[in-house]
Amino acid sequence: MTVPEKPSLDGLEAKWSAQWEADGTYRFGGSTDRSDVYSIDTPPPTVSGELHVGHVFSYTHTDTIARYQRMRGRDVFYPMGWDDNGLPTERRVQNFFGVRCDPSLPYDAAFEPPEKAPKQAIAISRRNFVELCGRLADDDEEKFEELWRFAGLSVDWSLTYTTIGERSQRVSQRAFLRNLARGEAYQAEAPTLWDVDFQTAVAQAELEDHELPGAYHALRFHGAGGDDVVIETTRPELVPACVALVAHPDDKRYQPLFETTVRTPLFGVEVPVKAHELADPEKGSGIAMVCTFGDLTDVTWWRELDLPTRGIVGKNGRIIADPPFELAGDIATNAWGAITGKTVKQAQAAIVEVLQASGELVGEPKAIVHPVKFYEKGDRPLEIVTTRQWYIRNGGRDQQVRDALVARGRDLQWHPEYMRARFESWVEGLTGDWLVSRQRFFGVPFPVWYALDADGAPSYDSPLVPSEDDLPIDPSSEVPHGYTEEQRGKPGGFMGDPDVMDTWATSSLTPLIACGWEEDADLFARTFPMDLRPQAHEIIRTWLFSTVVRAHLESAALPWSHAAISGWVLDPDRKKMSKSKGNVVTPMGLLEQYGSDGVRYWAASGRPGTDTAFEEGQMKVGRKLAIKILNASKFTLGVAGDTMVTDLDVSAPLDRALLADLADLVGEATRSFDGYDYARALERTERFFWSFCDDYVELVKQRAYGDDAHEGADSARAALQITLDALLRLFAPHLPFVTEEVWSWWRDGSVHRSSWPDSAAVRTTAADGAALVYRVAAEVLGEVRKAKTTAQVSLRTDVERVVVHDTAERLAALQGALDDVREATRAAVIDVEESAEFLVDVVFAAPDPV
RNA sequence: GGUCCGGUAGCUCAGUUGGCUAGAGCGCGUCGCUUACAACGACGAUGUCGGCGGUUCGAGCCCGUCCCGGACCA
Repeated sequence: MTVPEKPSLDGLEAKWSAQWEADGTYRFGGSTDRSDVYSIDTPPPTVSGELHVGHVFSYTHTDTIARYQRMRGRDVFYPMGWDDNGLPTERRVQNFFGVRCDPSLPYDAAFEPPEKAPKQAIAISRRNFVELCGRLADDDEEKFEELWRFAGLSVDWSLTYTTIGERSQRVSQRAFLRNLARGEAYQAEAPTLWDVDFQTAVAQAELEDHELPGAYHALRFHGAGGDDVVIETTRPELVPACVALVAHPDDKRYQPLFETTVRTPLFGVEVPVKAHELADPEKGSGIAMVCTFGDLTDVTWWRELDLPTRGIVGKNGRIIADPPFELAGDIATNAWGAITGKTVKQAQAAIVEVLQASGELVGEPKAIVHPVKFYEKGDRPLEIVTTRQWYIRNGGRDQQVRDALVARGRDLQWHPEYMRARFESWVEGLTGDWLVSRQRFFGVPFPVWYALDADGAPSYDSPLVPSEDDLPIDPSSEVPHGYTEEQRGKPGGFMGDPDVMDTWATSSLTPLIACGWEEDADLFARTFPMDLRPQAHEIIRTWLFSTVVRAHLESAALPWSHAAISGWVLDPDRKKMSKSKGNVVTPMGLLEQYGSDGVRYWAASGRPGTDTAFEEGQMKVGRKLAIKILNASKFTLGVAGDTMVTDLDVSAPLDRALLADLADLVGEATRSFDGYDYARALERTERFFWSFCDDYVELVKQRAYGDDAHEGADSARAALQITLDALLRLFAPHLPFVTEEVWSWWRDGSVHRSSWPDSAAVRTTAADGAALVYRVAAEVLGEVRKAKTTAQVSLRTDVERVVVHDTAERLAALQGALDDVREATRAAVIDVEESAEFLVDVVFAAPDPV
């Protein structure tokens, strides 16, 4: 046994993380039986930029669970992934290297970016671009790993994967090809939500509503009989895209107009008046114009009423050059001239002027605030344009699939339970299938080509697919079977699919990527379906849902049995801490200042699913707790000298009482962890520990020092060591560094490979121990301390006599600890008197006559 | 608009089958260097448990309703 003279927290992170790596403490073993394994589907953090304290918060939660399960004897499969796939990395690479991706270019194996990013971006092939993305991501991944090791995550670093890595690409493409073969993936040319800045399609899951100011413009449409119909719209610039007017079938005002036609203002295009339930008689004038496409309701009307398409907004967000109809007359020609080539916003201002001049704008526009759909990463409202895209069936157009997915969600064990509601409301609100293609570069390509006919037109209906053995493939640089590179883009030849997959199309496969699907059958059998998906609540609709969809389609199973949902870290203004809000705190400084254990203490105090305030005070408390563990351990181990006494009998009633309490604590901590409530386990353990230090240690100190006069010394030493041993194990998931440090003073191996304490075993050691002995003794000690403090004397002051008034039952309990109480209070005599009320009289010795 | 979560001391939060006088830490005040701990310890003050109504011998906890904050979905 080696107890340092002056124990310290300094340097524990570096010391123990290196030791754990050297010893392979957290290596996944290789158990043969699935039930011996506990496998975790870690969220791969985005590696563009920096980790912030919110990451440390939620990853600590998972780590406490991993450590608990390991101590329960499970072989923990705990990989880390890096999410380097997608837009954030793409943007960084463009700026960092001064390049831009042009997928039409061929791969150049010899390409090296210049030392300094040039002003004029260099166009490079997609494969070259992706290689650069990988290079940049590698640097971040190194830094991230260092931080995670410092923070004490018990990850098995030999299992690390990246979402753009070859394995992820292979899994993504293989899973896609299987979806395609089963008819779960399909292509369609359809109205699509479109970000005009990123110039890519966007899925429902990536939408955000923003409240924006707008205005209702009352526009005059012209009936055949010379009667005008006034509609109200927030998008007057879409008048040339108008294909119909629509009112509610029960609306008496407009019933006479149904199935007649009216002419649009300015352009004089004849459009029908239709009836549809979705038209709201209360809104505006009760009749709306249907445009292709102003919003998602337009899409519904267009589809259900079988209306023509007159799109006018281009993919760049500007009004296209050629109108989708014949311009009849000067007014129409001038009106078109006023808007063509302009952004939607500029076009609106222009057309309003023209409408005012023509007298077809009625009155002044009425300002309103309304929700507008945005891409979550975008800066301008989404437009809806018609494009060809890939979709995966997710129940959005199939009630049966939706029901099946809701049922999967019911089988999943949610922590906390109420998070399930978010999953269900999302599934039930789906409006269409999952759009998985993106018109971007840094992502996993769709592994398909299209044959070109004699006119050079692609046959989208029968894509050419590679063999699974050839995956991953890049259709822009590789050639389909039976073709040569010379035939690329030529009539009678072929073309590669230019799109990449949505980043969630890869992330939804993390269980398959991590567990070695189709590549390591043995590993897969031992780890999948996984035990735990830990993640934050705002990505239930994306990551969690899409993973459930893929597993449902591919494996007809849930991907994991438990989902543990973390809350957010809130800044002092109670706003979510996030990169985009610019209120993030980077963690390394905190880990150094308060120790990783201190920061972990704060994190682990945040209950599952609950948003938690960023509070350095709690980290300070955590640091103090860790220091207290060092000091209390030093005492506990110090009083016994070099003797290990945990096997000795615990005989004194007070010592047995402590162990009885300890048995309760172990039971409660175990139940809490089994329910994924790491915070409750910590809180109970901490409460016990402080009472142990303040009361128990003070009560038995003199006896434990073991002068000849104290027969119970061995009993006290044994109780102290048994309790310390259990406390180190109970704290180990939360405070891995300080517990390992103390463990190393007197134990072999790692506390993190030791077994979780067993409540029943502690109870057996406690024998007839009654917790009441400990409780009454501590209360009497507290009363005497209070008397000394009130008298403003040192706690060391001798006391002539203490009289304890209490009930017979409690006095009987006190008897078991009377000598300890007398010594701890420094009382010459303790007398007891039976009484209904608990009361302690303290008689100080008369001051010495000077 | 629908759903979910929360409202307990100045601050951050515990309080799990309803049960003694509602707790902890921080902060504040007073005292104390005692051989585990002064980067510490001891003690103290501080509450209409969001409002109102109900069930009950008894409600912070259960029921109803309203108010406030946040989130998710539409």
